[in-house]
Amino acid sequence: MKIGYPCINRGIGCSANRTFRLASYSDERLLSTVRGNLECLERILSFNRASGLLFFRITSDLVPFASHPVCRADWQAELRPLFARAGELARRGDDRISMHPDQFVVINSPDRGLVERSVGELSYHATVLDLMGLDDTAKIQIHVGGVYGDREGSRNQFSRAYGDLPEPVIRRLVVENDDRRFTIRDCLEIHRETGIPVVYDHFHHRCHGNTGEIRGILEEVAGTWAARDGIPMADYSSQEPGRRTGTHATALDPDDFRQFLSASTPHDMDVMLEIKDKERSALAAAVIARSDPRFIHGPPRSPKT
DNA sequence: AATGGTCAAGTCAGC
DNA sequence: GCTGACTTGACCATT
Repeated sequence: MKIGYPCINRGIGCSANRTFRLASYSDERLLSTVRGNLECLERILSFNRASGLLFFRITSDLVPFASHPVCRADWQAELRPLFARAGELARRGDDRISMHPDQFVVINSPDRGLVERSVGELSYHATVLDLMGLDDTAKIQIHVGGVYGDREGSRNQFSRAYGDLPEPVIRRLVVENDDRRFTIRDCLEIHRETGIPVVYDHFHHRCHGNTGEIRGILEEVAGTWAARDGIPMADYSSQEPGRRTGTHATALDPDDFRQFLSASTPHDMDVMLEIKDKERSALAAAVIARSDPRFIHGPPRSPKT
């Protein structure tokens, strides 16, 4: 089990998702922004390694406007060595890397133009991971998409659209249950139709009113990951008290996290903590996970130097 | 230097 | 019909 956090490190003093306004786009601006973002990404990865956090989600904003028509800069060629260097850092540290495109990626949409733009965005994500030289365990996770008044039809549309995706995307794409539209059962059904691995999001599962046993579901989810896909990834968060259902907690709830770990034993997973204070909660969670030998699910890993 | 309106992109619930 | 939530506030024109 590796424990990680998404996109932003709040204590390190740099941001890997610096961007700028579309109106102020220039090739020079883009390249200098991405150089800065990659530099910060290296600092984050170094911090993570020193802290024992070996799972990290890279921000989708690493290359702003990457799939927008305004972007004409050849950032792949210009910055290839920098991507390779960041990737080398991740590989040396035995880091698990993921990405999570934002809500604008909807591959089951009835709007063909939107699907095309979504494929462009997914291809950009795959390019980043490819340039970093990461293997197929570095995943890109998305949600099923819109319901459009027809759950089953829209779920089937995801499976059809998945089959049409470019190979570099298919190698890395995984599907995750969301908090309101498609459940883990929907995702497992999509897996049966397509073979796509399924990410279990514990908090989203809870948002649908599920409070009980999760071992059976985790068993099924684990079966959707082939050896080349790596250890199953899971997202963890908890409800922020006093806010509407679905609002992520600002800080780790240690008791709830302990219960989650206990309920998931013996399934090994790499756990992404979607808590708003980021690395702080991830560090606290890692302490909890290490505190009880039952929670270190996988075979022990020798730290690489 | 501080601030507040606005920012590429979609869906849908809640008001 | 507008706003907020989603993996995440940050940019920048204006004062």
